[in-house]
Amino acid sequence: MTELTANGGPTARERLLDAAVEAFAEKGFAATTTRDIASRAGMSPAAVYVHHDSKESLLYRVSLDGHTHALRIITEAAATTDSPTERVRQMVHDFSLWHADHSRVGRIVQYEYHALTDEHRAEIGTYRRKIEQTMQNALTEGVDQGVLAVDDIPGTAFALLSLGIDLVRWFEPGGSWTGEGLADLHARLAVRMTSA
Amino acid sequence: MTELTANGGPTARERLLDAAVEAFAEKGFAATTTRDIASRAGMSPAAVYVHHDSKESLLYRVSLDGHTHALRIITEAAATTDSPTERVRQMVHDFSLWHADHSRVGRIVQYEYHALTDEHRAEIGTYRRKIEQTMQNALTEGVDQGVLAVDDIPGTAFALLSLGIDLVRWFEPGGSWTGEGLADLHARLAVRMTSA
DNA sequence: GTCTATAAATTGATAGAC
DNA sequence: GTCTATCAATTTATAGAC
Repeated sequence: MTELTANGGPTARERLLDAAVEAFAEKGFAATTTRDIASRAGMSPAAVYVHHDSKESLLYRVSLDGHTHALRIITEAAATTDSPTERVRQMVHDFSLWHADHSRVGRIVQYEYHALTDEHRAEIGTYRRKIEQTMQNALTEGVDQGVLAVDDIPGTAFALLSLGIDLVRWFEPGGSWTGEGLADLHARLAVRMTSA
Repeated sequence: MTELTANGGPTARERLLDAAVEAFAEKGFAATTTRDIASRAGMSPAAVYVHHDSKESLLYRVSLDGHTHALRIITEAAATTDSPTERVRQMVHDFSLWHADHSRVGRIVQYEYHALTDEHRAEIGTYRRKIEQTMQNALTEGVDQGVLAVDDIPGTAFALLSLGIDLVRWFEPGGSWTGEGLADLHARLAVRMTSA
């Protein structure tokens, strides 16, 4: 999304990544052919391999960018306030909103984890654990200050993240739900789930 | 699971279905080969087609059985009590427990929906809507009686179901979580999310 | 950096012997 | 109802011309 050609349009490498996101989200990684990706990018099948090493390396790049972005969203949300209640509200809100606003990338991030190579899966796994740890830390601080009541911190952290993650399974932009509406709902539910 | 041979063991058809569950849950539908399924069932590649029409018909059978089972679980949970609060607690508990106890089937049910044929997907979709409607009905009755406080009933119903559904993404039997522990946690969170 | 052409392997499914 | 053998199509990836 950052590279630009002289005429201001996306590079061929970027167009292929965007096409891969479309295809992987729509049909899944294994059911997507490199021909499909090339065709969506308006190129021949061979052009894929000029810009990317393999089909899996396209998945790795999409997955890495997605995890990096999601981690940044939740980390920044955690830093917006000193109030643990408001912090949890903001984290759940922004995490759910990101998944709604990036539901195609989110679907790839969440559902194609197993399709990565062992090495790539191990690397991506560190991002997942950081996201989980960030949520657990917010709950722990709230409990320590006495403003949150959470008896199972890891389990509740998983549950709060599940609200955002699971929406990529069914959310479609332009449907009867807006990302903001869902994010607000999840944020309110999160406060009820955790406040003392 | 119900057919038996003269010696009491599962039929070849059943063994192939069990093998398909294993393989689809582990690698995904598209990445699973019919050779893999046959091999897990201890049979030749051709034997698959003596007992099943196609790879997709195996997925349809697994998906139909899974959805039927999940709908029965949540319907029976809804009928165990007249108290709306206890009803929601029981529904969330049993729905999450079923997903933990059947996490492989649950993964197929939830993640391979798009791999079904159009006709099969339409049929399975009716089960999904019944599950969602059952949860919405429980919330509506509790709000009408004044014992639950839920301002977005469809959204909250989705969120309650998400707790169970999303655990199939990461839950593994024998890990640090038990199904009962998760189900209890989700049930308690559900009460906090909905009680007046 | 793009293309056409194709290699090399794998796939879902079938034929036909036993 | 099981097998071996195989078909026909499709797949990822590469070779080589422009």
